[in-house]
Amino acid sequence: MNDTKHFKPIKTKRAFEEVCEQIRGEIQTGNLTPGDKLPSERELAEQFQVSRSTVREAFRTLEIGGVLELHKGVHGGAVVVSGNERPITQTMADLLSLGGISLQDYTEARACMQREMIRLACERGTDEDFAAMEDNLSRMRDAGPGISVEDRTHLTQEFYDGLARATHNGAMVIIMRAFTEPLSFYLNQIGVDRTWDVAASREKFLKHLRARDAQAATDEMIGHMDRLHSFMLSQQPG
Amino acid sequence: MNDTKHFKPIKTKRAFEEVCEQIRGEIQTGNLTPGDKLPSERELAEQFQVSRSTVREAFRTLEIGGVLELHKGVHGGAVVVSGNERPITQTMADLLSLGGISLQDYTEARACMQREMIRLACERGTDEDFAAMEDNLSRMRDAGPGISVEDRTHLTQEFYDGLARATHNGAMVIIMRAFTEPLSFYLNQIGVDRTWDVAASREKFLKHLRARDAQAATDEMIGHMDRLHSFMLSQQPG
DNA sequence: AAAGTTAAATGGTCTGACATTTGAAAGCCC
DNA sequence: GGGCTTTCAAATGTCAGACCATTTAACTTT
Repeated sequence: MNDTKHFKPIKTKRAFEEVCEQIRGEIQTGNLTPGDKLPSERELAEQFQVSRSTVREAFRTLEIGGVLELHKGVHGGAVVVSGNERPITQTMADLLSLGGISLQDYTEARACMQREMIRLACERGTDEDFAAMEDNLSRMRDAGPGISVEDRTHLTQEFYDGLARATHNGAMVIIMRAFTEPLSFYLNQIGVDRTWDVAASREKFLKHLRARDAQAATDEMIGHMDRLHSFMLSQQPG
Repeated sequence: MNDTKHFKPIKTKRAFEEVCEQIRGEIQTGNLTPGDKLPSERELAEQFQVSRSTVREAFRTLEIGGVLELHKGVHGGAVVVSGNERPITQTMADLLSLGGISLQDYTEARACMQREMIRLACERGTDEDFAAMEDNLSRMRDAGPGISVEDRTHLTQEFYDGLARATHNGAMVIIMRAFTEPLSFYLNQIGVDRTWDVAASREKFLKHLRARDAQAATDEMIGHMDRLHSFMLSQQPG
C-alpha cells in the first residue's frame, strides 16, 4: 500500500459551492444557455432551501467567474452570458503581482504565444485584419511622441488585439489579452521608454505580415520584445 | 467630435468592489505579500465602515480569484496566497461549455501552445524531467487497456504536465493545465477511444524529446492530436 | 506526561429589514 | 394622440444582529 495518492484532500463543501455546482451543471447539460435568466435570489433561495445570502454568494462567485451577469432594478436578475475572458486576465495580473509567475517566465511565454499567432496570422490574415492594424498604427503615429502613457499602452494593446484577431481563432484573442493587459497595467505604473519609436518597428512588422513572411515578422517582434523586456527589468525594483 | 470612444461605460461601483480594489491595491504596492494574514471579517468591516456581509462578498471574490484563502476556526482568517491557477482553468472550462470559444479554436490553440512547449522542452528539459514523463508512461502501460476513463485522463494530464514542467517556465505549466483539464472533463463525459494505444505514440514522442528533435516531436504530437480531435468531433452532439 | 474538556475566535449561514436602482405603467400637459 | 413627467413595483445591494460549525489554544483531569 505505497500508492496512497488516490486519496483526495478532504474539503467540507460550503452551501454556496453546492449551489454553484448545480447551476454550472445546468449549463454543462445545456439546460441553461447564454441569454437565459435565472429566478430571483429570493425565489432560488426557496428552491435550494437555503438563505438568500447563500444564493448571493453563489451568484457572486459565478459573476466573478464570468458565467453570470447581475442586473439591478425591476426585471433585473442573473443572466447567463456566453463567457467572459475577464477572469483569465485578472488572474494573470494577480499571478504577476503575487509572484506566482515571474516577469521573466511571463514575457517568455508571451513571446511564445505571439510566435504562434504570427504564424497563424500569416496563414489566414485578411486585408481587413491588416488594415485595422494599419489604422491603429497611423493613430499611434498621429499621436506623436507626446502621447500619454495610458493612451500609448491602450493603442499598443489594440495593436496586439489586431494581431490576435488576424488568427481568426477566438481562443487566441483571449490569450493575447491575458498577456497584454497585465503588461499595460505594469507599464502604466513604471512608465514607458519615450526614446523609442515603436511605430517604426510595428510598420516593418506589419509589412512582413502582409508579405506572409512569418519568419521575418517573428524576428522583428522578438527584437522588439527583447528591448521592451530589458527596459522593464531595468526599471524593476530590486 | 467624431471620436467619442474615450467615453467609458458607466458602472456604479458596488461597495464590495471598492473593498476588493483596496485589498488588491495593497498587494500591488507590496504592502501585502503572500503569507500575510488579513484582519477578521468583523474587524475589517469596522475599518472599511461597511457591514460584515460586504467584507464577506469581497473576500469571496478574492478567494474565487485565487488571491486569498479563507480558513475557519480561531486563528483562522483570510491569508494572501502566492497565486492560484484555478480561476484560469475554470474559466477556460466555462468558456468551452458556454460556447465563448469553439472546440475547434480551443484544440487549435492547444496545439499551438504545445508546439512552443516542445521547442522549449527540447532546449532545456533535463534527464529528471524526461524520467518523470517516462515514469508516467510506464504507469500508463502497466494499467493496460482496461484502465478506467478517469484514470486514463488523469495520467494523460500528468504526462502533459511533465512536458510543461520540462520547459522550466511557470507560466507554461499554468497554460498547459488550462488547456488539458477542461479537455479531461470533456473526455470523462464522452469517453475515450479504447482502440487507440496512446502509449506507443507517447513513447515515440518522448524519444524525439530526448533526442532534442523538436520537429520530429512536434510532428508526432500533431498527428496524435489530429486523431484525438477527429474522435472528439465524431462524438460531439449535432 | 498524556488524554480529555472547555472556551474563545472566526468563518458560514440564517433572518429580516431598509436603500438603491431600474424599467414600465399611469398620469398629465400640449 | 403624442410626448413628457411622475409614480410604483420588483429586483439587487447593503446593513444589522443572531446563531451554528469548526478549529485551536488553554485548561483540567487522570
